[in-house]
Amino acid sequence: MSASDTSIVWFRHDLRLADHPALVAAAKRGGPVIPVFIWAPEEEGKWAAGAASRWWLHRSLKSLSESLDSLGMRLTIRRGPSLAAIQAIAAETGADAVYWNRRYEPAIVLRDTKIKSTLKSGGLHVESFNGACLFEPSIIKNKQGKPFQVFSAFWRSCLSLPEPTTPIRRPSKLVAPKTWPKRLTVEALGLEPRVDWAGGIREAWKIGEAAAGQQLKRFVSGGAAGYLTGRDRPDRAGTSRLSPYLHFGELSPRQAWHSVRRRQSDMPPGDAEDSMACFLRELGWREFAYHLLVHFPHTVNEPLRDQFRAFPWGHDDAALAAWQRGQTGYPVVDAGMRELWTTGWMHNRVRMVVASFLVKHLLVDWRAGAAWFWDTLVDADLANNTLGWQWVAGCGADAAPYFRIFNPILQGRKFDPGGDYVRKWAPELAALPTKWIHAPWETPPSVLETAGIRLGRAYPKPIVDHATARKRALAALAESRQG
DNA sequence: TTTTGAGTTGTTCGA
DNA sequence: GTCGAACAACTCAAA
Repeated sequence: MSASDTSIVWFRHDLRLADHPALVAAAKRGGPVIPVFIWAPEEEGKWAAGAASRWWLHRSLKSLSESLDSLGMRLTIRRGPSLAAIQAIAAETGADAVYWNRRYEPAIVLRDTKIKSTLKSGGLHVESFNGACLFEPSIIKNKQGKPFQVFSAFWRSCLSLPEPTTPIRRPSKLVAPKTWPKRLTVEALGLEPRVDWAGGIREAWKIGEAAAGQQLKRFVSGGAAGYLTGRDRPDRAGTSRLSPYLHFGELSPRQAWHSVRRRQSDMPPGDAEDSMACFLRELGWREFAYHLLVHFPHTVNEPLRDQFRAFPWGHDDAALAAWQRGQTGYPVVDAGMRELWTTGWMHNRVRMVVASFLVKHLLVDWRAGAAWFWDTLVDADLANNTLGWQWVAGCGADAAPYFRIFNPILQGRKFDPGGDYVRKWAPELAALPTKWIHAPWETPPSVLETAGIRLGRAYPKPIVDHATARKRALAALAESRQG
């Protein structure tokens, strides 16, 4: 060990102090700790944080910074390139060790590998940790030693391993250096939009580690018991709403896992206990997404199934724009797209419906949808986004069979039976009786008149006919198989 | 190596 | 209105 024993902790997608292996490792050395964040979007390539993510990141950094301040510490914020920034901070502070928790996005893995070897050959001690997954993605293999491509088998294999370790507490003591290195303010990174479009997001979310913990607590003591069926209802608050916290690492999956497990063990067998298992399985899907991202990194841009490379995706810009703005004429689809635009989030059930509509009814390339989600979701996560879109499009791992095409009318009636979700996000339809709320174009003229709605004016007519679009999608698949 | 069973979230059609 | 089968064929995972 060198004379300095000062450590740099490089914060990335782990903007928390509890259950933070890298921070704990640095604290354990007993010497000064320099917490660092580096803004380097150019190193993320095409998948640099979108507008909604940057908005969230701004607040998350403020929150982390305040938490560190209250411990007598400082968050040292710099701009990239990351390697140069770390080298500079090490030189300024005399730090001899650098710790971080791993990320798994392909561009980041390449970058971090290079940074690690360069720092090591410069004489620094460098160590990385798993702070983002329940099971390290690279260790899960099938009996042939290959990565799984089917969820059930993957998850069975994970569950046969020792249970994820319990979360570690935040370090009780962190030592500050004698002098702090120069740093930028969060504001200087320019993450916030120049025009304030984020009012709806601001109202919908509280940001930071404390808020993440409160949301977890609220979910575990409340909605989790009804998760099995409640999670499918966009008109109710039945989902966990933990996704953005998990993405930015304000919450670790281990914290969520053990919090739910503790509650589950208190319960008699039955619906509530099944609901807990159902939620844990959803955490499993997140694990599967990271597993696929690590083993099939090309899938962020290309279909996993080769035969889909030839699929005749259309490039209908008008249709894409109508979808993005929530003007397709299908109420559930439009409600979802507007919820997304307003709050930076969309209910999971509705994500499937809108994605299926874009890819199958409109035949637009799934990558256009993935890009829109990437820019507008506060929980945009490369692993989850890639898996989700390829699943819907039918070109990914364990994908929905292509002939499985969501019917937006039936989905609406089934999962938003009272029409409350539609009325909330498409208020121009609010006066429609529930019977017609999911298919306004079928509404008798007299009913439309009473409700004061003129189709094609106040609310658009459907941009495609469901039955026609469905047949077209099936035909496109058949054709691409022959060709 | 070959075989066998299985595979998140649906829809439509005909009885 | 309800029910079961068909929808296509393929690939994965394990025996």
